[in-house]
Amino acid sequence: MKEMREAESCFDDFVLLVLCRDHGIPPLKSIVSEAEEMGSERYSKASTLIVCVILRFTETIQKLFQLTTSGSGSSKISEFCKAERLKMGGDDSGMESDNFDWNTEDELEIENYQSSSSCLTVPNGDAVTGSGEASSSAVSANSKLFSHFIGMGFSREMVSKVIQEYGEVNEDKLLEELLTYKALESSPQPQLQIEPDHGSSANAGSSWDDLSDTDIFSDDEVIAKTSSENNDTLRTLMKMGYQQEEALIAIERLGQNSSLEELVDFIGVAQLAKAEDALLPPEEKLRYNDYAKSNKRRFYDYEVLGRKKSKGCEKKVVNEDDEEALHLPNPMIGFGVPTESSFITRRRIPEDAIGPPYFYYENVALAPKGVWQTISRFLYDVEPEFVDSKFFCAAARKRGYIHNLPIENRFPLLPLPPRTIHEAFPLTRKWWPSWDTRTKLNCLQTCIGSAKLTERIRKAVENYDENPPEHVQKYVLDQCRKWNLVWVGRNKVAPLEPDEVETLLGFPRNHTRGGGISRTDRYKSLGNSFQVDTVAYHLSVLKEMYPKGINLLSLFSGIGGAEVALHRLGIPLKNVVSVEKSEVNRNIVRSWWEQTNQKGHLYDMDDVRELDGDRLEQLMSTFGGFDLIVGGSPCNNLAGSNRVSRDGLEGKESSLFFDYFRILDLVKNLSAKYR
DNA sequence: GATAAAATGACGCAGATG
DNA sequence: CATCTGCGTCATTTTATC
Repeated sequence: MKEMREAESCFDDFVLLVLCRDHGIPPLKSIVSEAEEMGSERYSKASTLIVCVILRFTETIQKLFQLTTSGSGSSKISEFCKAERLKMGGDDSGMESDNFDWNTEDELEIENYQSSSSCLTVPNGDAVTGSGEASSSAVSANSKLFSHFIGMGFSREMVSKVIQEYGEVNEDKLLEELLTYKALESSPQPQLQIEPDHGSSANAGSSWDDLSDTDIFSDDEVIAKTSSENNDTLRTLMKMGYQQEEALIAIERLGQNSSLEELVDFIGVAQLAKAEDALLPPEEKLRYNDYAKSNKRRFYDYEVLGRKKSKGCEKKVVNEDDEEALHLPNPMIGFGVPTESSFITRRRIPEDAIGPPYFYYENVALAPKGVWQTISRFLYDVEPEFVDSKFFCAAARKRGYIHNLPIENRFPLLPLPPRTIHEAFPLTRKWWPSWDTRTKLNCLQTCIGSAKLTERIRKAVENYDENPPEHVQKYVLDQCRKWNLVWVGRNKVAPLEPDEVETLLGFPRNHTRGGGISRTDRYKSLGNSFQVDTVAYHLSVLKEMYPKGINLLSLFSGIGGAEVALHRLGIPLKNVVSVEKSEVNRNIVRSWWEQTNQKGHLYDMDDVRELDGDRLEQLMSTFGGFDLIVGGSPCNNLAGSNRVSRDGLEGKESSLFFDYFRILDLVKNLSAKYR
C-alpha cells in the first residue's frame, strides 16, 4: 500500500498513460473516462490500480520508478510529460479540450500503440528521458507554472483564480485545489492530472501515514480542500460524519442537484444494508435467489465503483425481485478486468464457501435458463462472475466462473495480449476490406470453416474490382463471423491456424502440436479450453498467498489451461492431480509439464467418476491436501451451438458437473484433517 | 483395394442485445 | 422489434496410409 501511494504521488496519470502505451498495457480508456466521470479521489484510485499492476510486473518499469523518485525525477517527469504531449497532440490546441485517441471504443484503433510482445522488453531509461528533447526551455517561473497547469487541461480562468487565491508558492496546493474544482464541476470534461512536485516527498510520505487503507484522502483533508462555493453538499455530508466515499457515491447516483435529505436517505440505506450484512448470523444460509432479492443485492451495487447506472436502471434492479433471471453483466466484465474502468471492490462469500481450499469453476455463460442458478446453488450459493475474454484478447469467450477467491489486488499476465484482430494478426490488415468492420473474433469453437467455403467466398468476392454489392458483402460477412475467418490475401479468407488459436487463448505456441494429435483434434481441444489470461487474472491473487507453491486438483483439465495459467503467473506447482478423459489431452499436459521443467509432481487420471473418497484421501494424505480445485465441466449440453443435445445440466456429459461438486465437497470435508 | 483419418455440410433456436 | 451469437453433433464423402 505504501509503495502504491508513493508511486501515485510520483507518477502523474499522463505518465501512466504513456507508460501503459509504451509497455503494452492497452489504452487505458479507464483512466481518462474515470477522470471524466468522477472526482479526483477516485481518479487517483484508478491510477493506483495501474501503478499496482506496473509495480508488480515490470522490473523495467520499476527502474523507471526509481529513476523518477531520485532527486531529479520530478523535473524529468515534467519534461517527459511535455515532450509526450507535444508528440501526441501535434498541434497543441487539441490537448486541452479533446480526449486522447485512446479514449475510444475498443473498435477504434490506436495508431501508434504498439502491442507486439516486443514492447515489454526494453525500456532503458532512454524511453523516458530520451524524449525530453522537446522539453522545457527557459521560461519564467511564474508563467511556467501558469502554462504548466493550462497544459494539463485546466481552464485559464480556473488556474488564474486559484493562483490568485493561493499564490504561486506551493505547486502541490495549487494542483490540489485545481483538481478539487475540476472534480466538483457539474459537467466534467476530460482532464489531465499532474504529478505533485516531488521536492517534498518526505512531507507527502508522512501525511499519507495516518490514512486508513481504504481512503486515499482523509475526511479532514477533503473538507479542507473543498472550500469552494459549489460543493456545500459534500462538505455538509462529511461534516455530518459520513465517509467521503459514501457521500460521493450518493451524489453521483442521485445527481448533483438532489436534496440533502435524499442523499442522507440513500447513504442510510446503503449503510443499513452493509450493517445487516456484517451482522448476519453465520447459520443463516442464503439461497442464491434470496441472495439476489435481499438487501445484499443493494449492498452489492453499492460496492460498485465507476459503473454508471441511470435511475431507470436502478428501478430495474429493485424490480428484479419478481424475476428469476440471473442477469448477465453488460459489459461482461465480472468483478473487473484490467482494461475497463468499472470494477467491483468487494463481495460477500457465503460462509460455507469460504476457503481454503479455494475452488474455481468455469462454464459457458449463455447456458439454458436456470442452469447457472443450479450451479450456483450447488457451489455454496456463490454468485457467478461472468466475464467475456474479449477484454483480455482478440476473441470473444463469454464464460461464467464461480470461485471463492479474493477479488482484491488481481493482476494480469504480462504482456497483455493484443485485443484487436489487427493487433493480433498484423498481416491481415493489408487484405482486410473496409466493409468488414470486425475488430474482435467471435468465440473460438471446436470446428473450423472448410476450405471449400473459403473458396466459395473467394469466388464471390473476386468478381468485383471495387467493393462487392451489398448482398455479397452480407453473405461474406455472415460466413466470416460464423466461422471466424480472417483475410489472408487478396479476396482470400481462411480459418485461424491451430497455433494462432493457441496464441489467442494464451497458450505457448505448439502447445497442442505433435505427439500424434491430428489437426482436427487440436481445434477440438483448443475450442474446449480456458482463455489463459482471463483465468490467470482471477487466479493471480493466489501468488501472494502461496509463495511456496500450491497443490492443485484439476478436474476436466483438458489441455491444462489452469496449469498453464498458474505457471505463467509464477506460482509454483507442487503437486498436481489432473483428471482428464482424453488421452491426447493428457499427453499434451504431460509433455508441457516436462518441457517446463516442473519441480513438482503430476498425477493424472482419466475419469472423474473414479475419483472417490478413498482415492482422494490417499492422495491428500501423501501431500497434505489441496489448495485449489479447478474445473470446467463439459459444456456440450449447454452450449448454444449444439442443436442436437442441448439438454441442460442433466445432459449426458454436462451432468458431470455434479461430479465436480461431489469431489469439491469431499475435498472440503477432508481438508479439515490437513490443516 | 481395404482401412483409417480428415474434411464437409446439414442440422435451428434460445436468449442476449440494442 | 430485428439482429446477432454460440467451448456442437452426426452422417456422409473425400483423402491419406498401409
